[in-house]
Amino acid sequence: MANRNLKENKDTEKLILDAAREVFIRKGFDGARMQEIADEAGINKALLHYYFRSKQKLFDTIFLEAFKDFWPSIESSTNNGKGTVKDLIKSAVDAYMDLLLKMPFLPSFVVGEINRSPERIQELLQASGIRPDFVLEVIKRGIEKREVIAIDPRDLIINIVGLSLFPFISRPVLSRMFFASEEEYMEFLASRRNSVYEFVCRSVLVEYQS
Amino acid sequence: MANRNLKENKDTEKLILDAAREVFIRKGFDGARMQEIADEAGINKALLHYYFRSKQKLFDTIFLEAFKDFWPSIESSTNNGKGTVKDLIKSAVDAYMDLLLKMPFLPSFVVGEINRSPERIQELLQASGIRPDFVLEVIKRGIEKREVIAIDPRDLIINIVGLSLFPFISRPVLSRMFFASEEEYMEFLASRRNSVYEFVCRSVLVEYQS
DNA sequence: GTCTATACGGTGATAGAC
DNA sequence: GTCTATCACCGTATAGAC
Repeated sequence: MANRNLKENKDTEKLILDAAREVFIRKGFDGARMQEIADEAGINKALLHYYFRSKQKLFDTIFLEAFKDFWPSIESSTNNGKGTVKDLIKSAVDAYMDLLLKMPFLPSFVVGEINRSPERIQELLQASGIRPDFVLEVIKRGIEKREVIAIDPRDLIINIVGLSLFPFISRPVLSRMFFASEEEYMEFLASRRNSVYEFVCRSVLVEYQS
Repeated sequence: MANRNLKENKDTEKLILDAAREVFIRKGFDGARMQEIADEAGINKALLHYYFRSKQKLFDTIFLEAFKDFWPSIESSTNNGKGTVKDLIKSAVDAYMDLLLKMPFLPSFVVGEINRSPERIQELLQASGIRPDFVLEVIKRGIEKREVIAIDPRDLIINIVGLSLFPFISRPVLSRMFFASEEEYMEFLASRRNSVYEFVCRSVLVEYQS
């Protein structure tokens, strides 16, 4: 029956994508094995090639999806450019924390693969539809309104993102260096939702009282 | 002649290590090919296995060396625990900038490989002899002396390191997103030697005038 | 120490039955 | 759509001559 085939079709495709995401994110493109993805999905290698022509195509699908997640919906919180920078900082840090506490390995994956083939960035940025202009605009206005000190808006954005992502990217090292257990480190990461926010506000907001 | 053999020996080993460093850092363990390392060194594959038993052993040598670089000699600048936190911030940022402007791909390499085999962190930290205690101590004293606001010393360290490393780790993306050319981005990176320093000082030093 | 030649296992991809 | 069987290739590692 056509209906059943369609349903099976979608189920299998989702099975494959879930498995591929898991394996690619953990091992990277070079380290991932089609066999392992097939096992994880509970099917066989041949079927992978039936749905996606090659390892590369399958990987591209996963990677674009992961890349899009990387610029969380901060824009919406900018209130069409009318919001304050203080709000922007809060919602950016929150957005990253929400994302990363759920998918802690996402940043190392994206960063690692991008460094292995930087040529593709151009098309990736285009395909992902990421546009930093809104955020830059909000910051510029904040500076004009004397809400924020004079600072290169790009510095501010990069600092916010960096402070949010870095502890996840370097998790294995930092965890071992400064903490007794993984659980303790997870608590620490969660606490940074506030501490990063305050750290940035103290540095760039003209008037800020914690 | 024994002397000549010895000399050749050291030269070849260095040739191999230089080539391996180059290839491993760019491609990672999984992406690197022994053939490519041999070509880069101007020798053949068999000789690689003669000097280092396996790809893994060769990699381990390179990786430990890279890992050690990751905790630059900040300790020395702490003046045996008598220096100020302000000085600590400055020398930490400077140390990372000096290192990274010379070896921009080091952080992505270390971070990527660590995430692929986190089990080895323990021995790596031990073998590298990295000890964050000194730095933590300096910060604690800074807080007691009211030079620094009340802050988790681990947060402060991680923030300093993160702000220094992140723009290098995410270089391909950030470069494309915010800058017109690689050269422009390099200038931006260099300028962060000051802007990161000031960003941190404004946030955590009790009295700070730029 | 350095080379050429080769063994050996694994990996992406396809053919073809059901 | 899904499977089994198989191919063609590549990459690490070793053997053995010089």
